[in-house]
Amino acid sequence: MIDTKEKILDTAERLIGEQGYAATSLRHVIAEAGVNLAAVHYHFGSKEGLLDAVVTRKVTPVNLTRLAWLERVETEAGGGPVEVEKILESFLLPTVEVAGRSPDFVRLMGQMLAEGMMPRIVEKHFRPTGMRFVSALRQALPALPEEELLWRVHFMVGAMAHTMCRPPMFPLPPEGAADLEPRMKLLVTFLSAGFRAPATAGKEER
Amino acid sequence: MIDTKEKILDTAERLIGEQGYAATSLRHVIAEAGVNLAAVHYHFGSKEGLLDAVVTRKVTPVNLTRLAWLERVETEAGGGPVEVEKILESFLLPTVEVAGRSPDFVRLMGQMLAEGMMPRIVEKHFRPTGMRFVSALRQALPALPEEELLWRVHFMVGAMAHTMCRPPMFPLPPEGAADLEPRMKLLVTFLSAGFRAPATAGKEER
DNA sequence: GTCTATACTGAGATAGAC
DNA sequence: GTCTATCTCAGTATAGAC
Repeated sequence: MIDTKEKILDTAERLIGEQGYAATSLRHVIAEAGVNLAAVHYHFGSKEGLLDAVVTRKVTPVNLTRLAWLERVETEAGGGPVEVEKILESFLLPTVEVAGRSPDFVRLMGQMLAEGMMPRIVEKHFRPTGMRFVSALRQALPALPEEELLWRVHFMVGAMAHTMCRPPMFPLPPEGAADLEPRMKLLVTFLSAGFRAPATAGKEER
Repeated sequence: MIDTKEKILDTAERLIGEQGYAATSLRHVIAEAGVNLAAVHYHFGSKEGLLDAVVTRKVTPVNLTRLAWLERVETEAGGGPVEVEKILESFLLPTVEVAGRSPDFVRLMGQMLAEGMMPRIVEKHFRPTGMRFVSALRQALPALPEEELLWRVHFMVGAMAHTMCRPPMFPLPPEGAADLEPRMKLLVTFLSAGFRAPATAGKEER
């Protein structure tokens, strides 16, 4: 079969999304895909290589959407400062479109960030786009010390990852947990206020 | 040896803190502790049971400190509303004391929350204390709809977990990444502003 | 270049002797 | 309570068929 590779990718994406990376064995993947175990290592080198391929296929369009969205709001601002909300929406809401098609993959993206899982893969797919958004936030919040800005980005990543992949710990009305979009909008509200908070006092004397 | 159990616990706590739970094999633990593999299963039932025991030993005092601190600030407020900052400090800063003694364990606590790792263990150790803090926040923010409050707590947990266990993704001055305390103070600033943000508009028509 | 069959190492778990 | 031996299943590596 010519598309052994595609079958492995499709099956792996589904199973990893459903069960998580660690809990998904290659043997389970190959059984459902109807291929041989060694084919995985031939095409992807290792289990981690397979994950990388799965992620690349899906996360690339998300990042492109993020950047396009950011450029649009920057253009609309006409060279002036861009609202923090707009920047965060550009970063957070593109995942929502993907969620409609493959909710499992959103969980996988969240997992990759939340778990220390494959730091190299996360760096590769997240850092370049992330740096671009850091620049935008730096311009939007010129009064905030650089170090505190970077920590706030770190906090944002944590909150986002957790929101994308973990069920809420406290009981919520059944409709509340269903869709990603309303959740992400609450997150934008929350994070925007956090980013706009005055710098923490007494930081310098550390 | 009578304290086989203690030796296993001490060694497991150290190794899991250093390397993470998944990366730490029982065989590595028993080799360093100088005990037999079956002893682990005799005393703790499973690898997960061992983790539970490790966590219980350390997280219980942290939660007690959290609750004591919260009660103190509530008393100081004399029945009136407690400031959001004070509530968040009561929740976040007790981990700092632990970090001074065993920084590895702070990373482990963060990992437990960040990774879907052992949801039962997380629930057991986190929910009861968490519920108490949700009540305090509900009183401090009476105008905020219940559902949005609970999501904000979810965001907080994500940001906190990520902050406790992940190295910053963007380059920071070397002193910046060292201590937990200044990081947690920045986090309190950020989260307090997020919690005090007005409710997201247009939520109801969902 | 692609893929199959098979073997290797190390993981967690368990039964039963002592 | 403790230890030996063993079981199952994971990811990985390689030899060779096509």
